[in-house]
Amino acid sequence: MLNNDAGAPPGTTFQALESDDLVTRIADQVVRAIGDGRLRPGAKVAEAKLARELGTSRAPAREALRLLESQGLIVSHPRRGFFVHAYDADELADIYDLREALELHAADTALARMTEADVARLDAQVATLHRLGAAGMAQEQVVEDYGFHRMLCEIGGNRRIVKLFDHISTELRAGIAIVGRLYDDPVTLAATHDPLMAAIRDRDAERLKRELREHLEDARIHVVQLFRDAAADGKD
Amino acid sequence: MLNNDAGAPPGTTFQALESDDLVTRIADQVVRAIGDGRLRPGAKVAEAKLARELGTSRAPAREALRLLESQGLIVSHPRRGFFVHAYDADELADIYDLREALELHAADTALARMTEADVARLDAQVATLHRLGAAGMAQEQVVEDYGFHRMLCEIGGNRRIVKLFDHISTELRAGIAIVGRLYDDPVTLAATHDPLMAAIRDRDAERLKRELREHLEDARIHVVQLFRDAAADGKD
DNA sequence: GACAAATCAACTGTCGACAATCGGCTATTT
DNA sequence: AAATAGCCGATTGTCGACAGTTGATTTGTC
Repeated sequence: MLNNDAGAPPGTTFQALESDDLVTRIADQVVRAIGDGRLRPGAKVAEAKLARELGTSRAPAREALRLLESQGLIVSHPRRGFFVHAYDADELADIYDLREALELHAADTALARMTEADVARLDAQVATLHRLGAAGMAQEQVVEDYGFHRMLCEIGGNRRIVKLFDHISTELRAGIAIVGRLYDDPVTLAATHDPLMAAIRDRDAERLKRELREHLEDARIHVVQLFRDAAADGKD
Repeated sequence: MLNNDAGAPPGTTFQALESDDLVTRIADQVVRAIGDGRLRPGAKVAEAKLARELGTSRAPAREALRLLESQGLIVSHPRRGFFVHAYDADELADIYDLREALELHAADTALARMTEADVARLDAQVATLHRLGAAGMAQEQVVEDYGFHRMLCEIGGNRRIVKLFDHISTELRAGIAIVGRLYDDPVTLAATHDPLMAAIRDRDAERLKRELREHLEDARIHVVQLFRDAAADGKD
């Protein structure tokens, strides 16, 4: 999940199997703890304690926290320590807004570069969404949902945008993990991708951008609303 | 230059003057060394050596390098060490493409939210560009050029985008520092901002976006070309 | 009983040390 | 002479330790 820079580099057959790295493993532990709620937003994550519990020294623990800080999941106050980033609704809205800018741009470029094979891949991915939706596998569907949007960015061909998309989706997933389930109805979620595919098949850039904007705007409003509700609940 | 998260927090008058932090100071040193060419792209930056030269221990040196890695200026190969990121032309093109997506989106939002005071600030900034251009102060002009574009992002109101813009401009400045001066003629550079201001004053979003796209596209082509030339020179 | 000062445990920032690993050099082999 | 194998210095990853802070608790005062 971390540092998934790219697939196999072009021209090579194998991908280097990197990092049984302590830092990465510690970071993953923390990410998991945040994801499943053991670490609540705003909670302090003391490097000494973390290192003690994991049986390592403080150096790699500290580095792992710094890594997560650079990914936005952790914030640090100098001489105070590290804390789980407590996203607020405004911030999530900002991130969605950013994502919209990215993805609309990527989609625009993508449509011009898209091969039939790409269309088929996207089609298959949407089919997967429907299948998971029908099976009620909401968790898995969320992953594949991001997969679809990531594909769009990939086809756009700008690696920096893909990297940023990965960054953002990590944050969004973390933010969403806090409020719990995203959509009540996975079948509906799957269906929202159909108009996108239609526009792609017709190679209609304007329509794709319009649909995509709507698609993301809905998601944004939905998440922000859920988040405000959750905040209101928590406040009492 | 590093970690300039935001201006003064809302509701406060002063901004905490943070971090006589060792890590930050080391990072700044490295940034400067990269900026003025003492550290060439691809050069190895050994943490032990860095620490020795700066008279600190390895821990903060290592953290500083990790920080710069998260900002893209440094890349690390596990068990191999840290190296100055050697940008290639494609990568710079990708970054410019990303910047275009960001800035067009921010500008669009900005125009809707813009007050007269904002317009005046932007106007003043362009005037500064002209002044510096006329004085032939190219270095300072580049800084203020980024300042203008940052203002646009700020007015757009999405903090995440501003943060990302800062991130990107750090990288671009580093990339550009490698090829040397960006524009031969600072007067011309200043002038390229006039059509943007005209569109802003007329509150014409479509025109602003069109002009801005052209403005950035020119810069992108210019930089990428310069960069390819520099690479061709260096290769012999 | 409430507020302010002193105390204290825990934590962070920084340091030097040690073992494992890497890249380059030398010696050996064909 | 070219290529390979083994060795060596240098560097990284990790560790435990120490001093200075921080926030919380306790103590003392009005």
